[in-house]
Amino acid sequence: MITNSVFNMRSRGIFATMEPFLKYLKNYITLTEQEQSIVSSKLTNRSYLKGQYILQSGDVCRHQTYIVKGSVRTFCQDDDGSEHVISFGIEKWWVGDLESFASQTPADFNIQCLDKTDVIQINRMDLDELYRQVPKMERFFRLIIQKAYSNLQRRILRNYSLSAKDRYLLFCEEYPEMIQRVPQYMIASYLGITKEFLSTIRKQISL
Amino acid sequence: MITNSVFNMRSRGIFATMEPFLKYLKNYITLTEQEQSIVSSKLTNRSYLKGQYILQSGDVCRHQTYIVKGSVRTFCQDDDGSEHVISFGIEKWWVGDLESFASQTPADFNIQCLDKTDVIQINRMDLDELYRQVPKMERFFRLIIQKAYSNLQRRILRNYSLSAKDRYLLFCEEYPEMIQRVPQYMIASYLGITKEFLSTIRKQISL
DNA sequence: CGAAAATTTGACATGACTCAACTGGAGTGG
DNA sequence: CCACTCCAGTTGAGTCATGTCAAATTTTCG
Repeated sequence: MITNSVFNMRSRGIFATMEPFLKYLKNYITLTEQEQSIVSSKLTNRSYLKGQYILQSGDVCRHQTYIVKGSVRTFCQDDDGSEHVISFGIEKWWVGDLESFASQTPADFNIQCLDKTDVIQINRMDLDELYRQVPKMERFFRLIIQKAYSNLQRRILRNYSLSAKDRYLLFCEEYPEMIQRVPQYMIASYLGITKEFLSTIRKQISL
Repeated sequence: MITNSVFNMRSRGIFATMEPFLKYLKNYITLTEQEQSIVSSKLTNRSYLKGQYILQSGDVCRHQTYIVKGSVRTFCQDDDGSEHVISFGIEKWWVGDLESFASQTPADFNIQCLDKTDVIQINRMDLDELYRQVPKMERFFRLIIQKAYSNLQRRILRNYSLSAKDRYLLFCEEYPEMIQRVPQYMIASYLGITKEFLSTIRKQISL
């Protein structure tokens, strides 16, 4: 399996990054050797540079993407051009516009890499095929989404019950890595406040 | 199949409400006759009165609940006792505290019936067994949760990008039935605003 | 009918936004 | 190495959306 270039490399099958992925799968389901190799055969490796887009709104979301290394943000744009960060993604997270992927209609969301990011991807056809060949994968994705759903619910709740300051403090606790890696204005957007207001909050905290 | 009482009736197996449920299942997966009867055998019918709780926070969420008729709200309480409505549920929706159900730990959420509500339920053990006997059900629940997840995401987005007034107008459009059935203060809570402010919004609109 | 619950109203407070100006790096090029 | 620009972050003044609290009113329902 040979790739042309460090940048934008793309390859299929068993690969250096596949090992840890299969190990991660074991947290959810148990696969036979054969099933593992079917899974591997459907997955694709890819690297993105900082700033590159995994998905742009208007395009159809062709892959579900598992982040091996790096980080991304999912965001969308209002009619007036303002951006809203919906979520961040880091190692061991899945990203993608589920609705667009399921219905193969244009996506509302953008997914952009914040660092050089290595991912594993699967496209719609291969995933459908994978579900057929390895039904346990239905369970795997059910479990993943279930977890993501619970997280989202908790987040909505917090938006309602906590002040911007408390939300920021919680964010710092939960994603300490992010504080380093992500520009502040994106964090503000994720928290649902303006960059200016986040700035004053930070000042308050440090005093 | 005989039930003791109209209130709090509980029964198992094929039942008047089971037919429409199986029809609803067909929107997502195709089952053989035999599989259908296995599914039916795991499900339980139940009715709740207005005000009754399907789940109380602190208890373990023992069932996933499909609403045949009626409506519910899912909410939780802050330390200071204030309530936050996380979601409403009506006909053809599933409700339950997924996290509590999955891990069989105490729930954070309360689920309360807003009307007399007829439901179909399945408990954890039966669902595990059902997944084993009818693996297609994994797919079914994956699809359901996927949809719910997309909805939640859209909701978060709206909370960030829309004013309280616009959120209310959208709510009226999307859930016209709710406006009739649900007390205003719960809608306010769902929208993340106070009941007083919702009241002034409504006044504005009607002018 | 009467009591409790839900809604409305108004005065006032405040959290968060807007806008515009300023600061301070991190390139970039001469 | 300096001057320049560009981008992120900070600051402050003024404003607006929304919250708080308390009282008045309406609706619901036993």
